[in-house]
Amino acid sequence: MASASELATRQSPGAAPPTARRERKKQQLRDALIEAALELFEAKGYEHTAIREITDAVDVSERTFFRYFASKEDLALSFMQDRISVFVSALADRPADEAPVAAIRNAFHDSLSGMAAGRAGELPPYLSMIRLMDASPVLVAASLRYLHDHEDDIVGVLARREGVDPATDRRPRVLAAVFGAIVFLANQEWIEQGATGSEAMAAAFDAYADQLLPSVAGHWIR
Amino acid sequence: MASASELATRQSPGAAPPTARRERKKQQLRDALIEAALELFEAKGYEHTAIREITDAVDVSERTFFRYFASKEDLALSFMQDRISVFVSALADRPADEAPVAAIRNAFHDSLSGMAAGRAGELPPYLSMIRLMDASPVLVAASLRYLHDHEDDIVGVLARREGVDPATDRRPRVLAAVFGAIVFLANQEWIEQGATGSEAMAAAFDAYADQLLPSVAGHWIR
DNA sequence: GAGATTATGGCAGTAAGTGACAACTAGCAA
DNA sequence: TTGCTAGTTGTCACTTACTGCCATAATCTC
Repeated sequence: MASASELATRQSPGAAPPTARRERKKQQLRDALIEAALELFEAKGYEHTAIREITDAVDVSERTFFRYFASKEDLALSFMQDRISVFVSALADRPADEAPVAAIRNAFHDSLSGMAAGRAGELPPYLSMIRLMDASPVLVAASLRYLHDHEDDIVGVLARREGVDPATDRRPRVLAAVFGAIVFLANQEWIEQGATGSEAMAAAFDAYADQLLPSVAGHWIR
Repeated sequence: MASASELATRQSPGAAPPTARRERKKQQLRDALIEAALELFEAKGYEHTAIREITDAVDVSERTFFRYFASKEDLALSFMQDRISVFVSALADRPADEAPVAAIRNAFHDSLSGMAAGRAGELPPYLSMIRLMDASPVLVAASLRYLHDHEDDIVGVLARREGVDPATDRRPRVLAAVFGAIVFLANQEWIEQGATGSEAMAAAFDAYADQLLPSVAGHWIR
């Protein structure tokens, strides 16, 4: 049950519109739900926002909400989903001669600036969501799991890039997991520093990624 | 709110009994709840076990359950809590001249065999719980968060061992996060391989830990 | 427009979790 | 023993997330 939010429409890139108006309406409703939810979350926090309030804002029944999202979490994590798939394709697009860690770092930057493109001073929704997680342990847990659920995608791309078999070679899996951990540390630091913008996020990520090798190599002093 | 399960008694080592019988009864009830829960979880799975069933087995009210555990999750994670604190003290006990990564690896082994000691063929409760998580995504998420919530303890010990300041030096934090990721990978592999025993867990952990440096260093081929 | 599909709403129900208050029980002192 | 105090438990009422079922209404196909 990797992705529970495929319940309703999800404009997957390259999917030709099968039946026009219906699909469009679903997409609109989905977007409206997300938008209303994000607004309410920002105003009163994730846990103190009832699904009822979200559906009231959009004027649909609560029951309908659950036809679009498997849970409240699922809605919140829809940003995460976009985020990860953007990252995965950015990783696949990095030049083949880059070493794994370098490719990951660059892909992270690529995907970040890709999401920030267009909006001048505004935070991309993904980053807004990260900020929300600060106050919601439930969301922290969910996002960790989400990251974890999609590690396989990253593993696949890494293995293909380097031409190794992920079934026998543990390195791609280790690197993907380590990457996830670093992203999480960066998120934390970014929040602590005021959740300013995607440049700050990139800087936090680099700061941790720089310490990766030094951390696992021998003693730290001397 | 790092640990929500301090709601009721928790035999913290070295705590002199303030009022004897009362404390004892609380501890007994707590243990009984955990035992009944674990049994039910094994039989019907975590999510298909209602709190009502647990409290019925022990013959207390549902309300009382929530005076001992903040949530169903909290009960399940009480094992995790023990696990982590055992590991943290094992880490603190490693000789000072061991390099950080070596100390972590050895401490993991120490803590594992410490928990397995006594029981011959039986799985220690901590490992039973890990096995349960396989079928319960909710528990996976919760345990990830739990691990994450207690990373600070590990960071503190690592920083003290090496004499660095965790507020400015990111290395202890990186290593703790990486360790968490490796533990998680090991858990997964251990489950996939049949969840046999603590030796198998130790082997899985080592297998991933061995790949740590190779994974983050340069290209993988040639 | 008829008829098959598909989306929505309403309703009833389960289960987790919380607050308030009353009833009980252990601890302790006179 | 008695009686007071403080801590523990049960009961009840309530909120919220989430699910199944069936009727209804909108959309698509022809």
